Amino acid sequence: MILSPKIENFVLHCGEMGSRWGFNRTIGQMVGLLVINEKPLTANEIAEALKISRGNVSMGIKELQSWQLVKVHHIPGDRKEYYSPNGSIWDLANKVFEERRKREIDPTLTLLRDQILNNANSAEEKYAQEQMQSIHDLLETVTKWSAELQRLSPEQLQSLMKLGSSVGKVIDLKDKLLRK
Amino acid sequence: MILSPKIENFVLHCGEMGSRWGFNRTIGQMVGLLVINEKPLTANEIAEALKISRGNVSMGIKELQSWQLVKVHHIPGDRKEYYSPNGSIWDLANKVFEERRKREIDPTLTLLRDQILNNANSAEEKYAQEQMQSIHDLLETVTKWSAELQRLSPEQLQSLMKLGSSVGKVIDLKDKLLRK
DNA sequence: TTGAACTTTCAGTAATTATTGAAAGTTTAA
DNA sequence: TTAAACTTTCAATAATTACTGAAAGTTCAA
Repeated sequence: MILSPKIENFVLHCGEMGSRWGFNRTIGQMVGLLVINEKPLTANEIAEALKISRGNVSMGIKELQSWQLVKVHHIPGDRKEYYSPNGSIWDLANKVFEERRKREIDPTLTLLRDQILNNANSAEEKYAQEQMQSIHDLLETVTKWSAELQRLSPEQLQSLMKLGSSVGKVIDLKDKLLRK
Repeated sequence: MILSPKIENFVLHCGEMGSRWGFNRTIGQMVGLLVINEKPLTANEIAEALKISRGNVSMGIKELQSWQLVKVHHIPGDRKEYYSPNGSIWDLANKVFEERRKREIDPTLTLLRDQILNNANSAEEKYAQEQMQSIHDLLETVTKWSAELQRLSPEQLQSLMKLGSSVGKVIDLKDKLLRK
């Protein structure tokens, strides 16, 4: 499997971005490769295209499955596994977003809930407690909000995002209504 | 400078989360330490509290300044620099969010804009082109939306987030109004 | 059951990233 | 100016993370 320069360019870029998106270079490349190819690919094709070992592909696929980003196909009479992205670009982005929330926010929320239950026994600890409470409240708001967004249909979400600057007006309006 | 167990616990947790938030363990600890302490700290105090070298603190501070997360104070008659968080918890979260958007989305958006201008010269490339267009559109929507959110006051943002499940209704309402 | 065709695992190693600490740089008071 | 009190830099090294490839595991047709 050989990549056209244009496609290779994109795949390499995904590799460079990989670690920023939450995985590593190779896994970034794998996502790029799967997304850019219409046909599902075998592990050997991936290894060949990215010039990495077969074992590395296996580990990468495992990781991507833990993010729910790939799905496996089987072709009758063929023992190989064929991999493709698990859903549309939109779905993938959503899954990455959700998984990252779990990894980046949930553990801290858990810790803070525990810490806040303890009493402060010095002025220092009192301030610390307050700060932890603020962080807790922020993270909880974000978590709830993110759950709400997940519940919206892609169309509603697009619609909300495209509200653009008028979103401020909508909020002000809602506030005014509530205040009555 | 010695940390109480409760505070140490929090600081160590920040360290563990550091790399998930976009920096490394030490820098995560530094943020935790600065946030949890009411008084601004000197580089030496930070080094002592976290048991790391003075040079490492210097580099960490530099990195945190590039994220705009710390500010420097001076006390008359004292040559040392005192560091504290650059704003409220809310402000810090915002800055991290914004900086990550710059690092995680902007470079890809730039690449995709370029790639989309080229013509596809095979069926494969045509599909690739379409996928790149989808990713581009998604990232552009997210970028614009994030810019809108940045423009809101913290109060408005809180208000929007607390809209919760009713946000769906607001959107539907807005869609209906527009359709007329 | 065998063995061919595949996948996974994991110990060893390579590559990358973070840290130290000594030296160089900067600032200010005298 | 000097030197004390600080900060920054960076080469060497430590720590972490990723990758390879051989061996073990799995599945299935015959």
